[in-house]
Amino acid sequence: MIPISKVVAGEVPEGDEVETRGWVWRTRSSGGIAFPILRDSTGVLQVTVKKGNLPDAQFDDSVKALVESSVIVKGKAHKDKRAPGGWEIQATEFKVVGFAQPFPITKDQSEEWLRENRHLWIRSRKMTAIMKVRHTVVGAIHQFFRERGYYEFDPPILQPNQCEGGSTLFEVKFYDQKTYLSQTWQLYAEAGIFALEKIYDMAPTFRAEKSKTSRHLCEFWMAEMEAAWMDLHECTEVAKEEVRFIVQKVLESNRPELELLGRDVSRLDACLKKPFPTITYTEALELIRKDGIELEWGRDLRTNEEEAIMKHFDTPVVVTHYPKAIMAFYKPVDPEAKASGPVAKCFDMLAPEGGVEIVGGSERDTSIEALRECLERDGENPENYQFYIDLRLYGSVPHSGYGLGVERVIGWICGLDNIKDAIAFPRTGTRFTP
RNA sequence: GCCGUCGUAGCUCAGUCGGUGGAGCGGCUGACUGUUAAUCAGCAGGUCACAGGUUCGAAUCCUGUCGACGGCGCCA
Repeated sequence: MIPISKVVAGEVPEGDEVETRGWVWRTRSSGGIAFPILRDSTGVLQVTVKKGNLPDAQFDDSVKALVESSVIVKGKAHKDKRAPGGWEIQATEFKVVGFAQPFPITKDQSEEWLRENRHLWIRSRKMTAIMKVRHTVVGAIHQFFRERGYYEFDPPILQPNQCEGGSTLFEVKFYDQKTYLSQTWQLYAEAGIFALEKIYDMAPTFRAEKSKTSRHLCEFWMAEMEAAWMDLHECTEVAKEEVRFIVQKVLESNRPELELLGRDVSRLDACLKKPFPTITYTEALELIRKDGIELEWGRDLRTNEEEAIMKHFDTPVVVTHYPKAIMAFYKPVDPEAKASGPVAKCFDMLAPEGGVEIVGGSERDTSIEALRECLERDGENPENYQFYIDLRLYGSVPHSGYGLGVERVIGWICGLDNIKDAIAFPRTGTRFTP
């Protein structure tokens, strides 16, 4: 049994007998000859079935087998210009393992219908290619951190508190109490660094945002890191290095997939050749002011501004020092920064070609006073964060961390117009099926 | 939460001024021994999202409801 890609790549000598298996991808027939094209996880290959070369019943089956029927084929590998891909198998045996019902996905497909039939649509060449890239991205993230001495540290998924703002929690019954699905591992990571110092993880993250955009999921995978003794600058450099590493691994492993997806690979190649710049929030505002986009100092960058910023760059860019007032409670003020108001030791990384936020991180505040004050500002009861505050009482150290949106990175690398295609079964504000 | 678009055959859509619901694809039957989304002939397939209203008559006009999709806000 050999994979289809080997035949298509010409690795099987002309005329050799091969056996392969897969699913019918396209099918045509003309009297005594049929051309089912088979698909497996490695590629697609035309099978030529001629009446007379095999039992009549098998020939009839090859004509009748609808798209997605599963089959096992024996025959000779043959180089032929008329075959899509240049190679085909001339069948001497054609066994249908499972006849398919008419496949619901035909040539006219709406986005909605494909999502409704996601369990079938993931068989498509497009989705298969994306899932292969995803495999590389996830593997690269593990490799990156492990090679640099980080320990994998897994947080609980059921968590009692919020971290990123109140209204976006998924509530879960916990026997006769309430708990919530994780929005971030961060509070637990900050506990973990006192044991392991440098840690990372990749875990599902849940945000009950009613977002209907091309870059939001309510269940997504976040790859996070946290390190003791690390300041903001070091942290941004790790993030840049990580993103660079991921892109490099994908370019090493997945060029055929990127081409199938129609991705302009040269743009990814290009961004590896330069350093990723770091600018401040204040500098970013000045940059886009020249383009005629005014944003009052103190307001958060929105989609519009982020797109405008990224028109100036062809690599990912780190933006640091956002106004403290609009940042989460754990991001500390930078007393040395020069800006129109207090700014935090925090950063986002924006991806080129659209300006999607792919990374967000910061130094973490070690001042109990400041934490209490900000929690109260956000309408939170500091009593609920006692364990987090405890961490500042027993040998506190400066530390930093960030989270990387796995699907957003995949979306950027693959050039997807919607993040929902970066995950096999997307969950959004309106969909949790199939 | 706000704004917008759309619900007609299994899928993608057309349906004029309110007058007996159409096409392409897919499926089925048949023809065809080199097709490239094959081609050709025929057949089947409908609660026009739902509820109410106007009218002799509603897919079409009005009101409401539901659903989907997209954009914004928020974020990774």
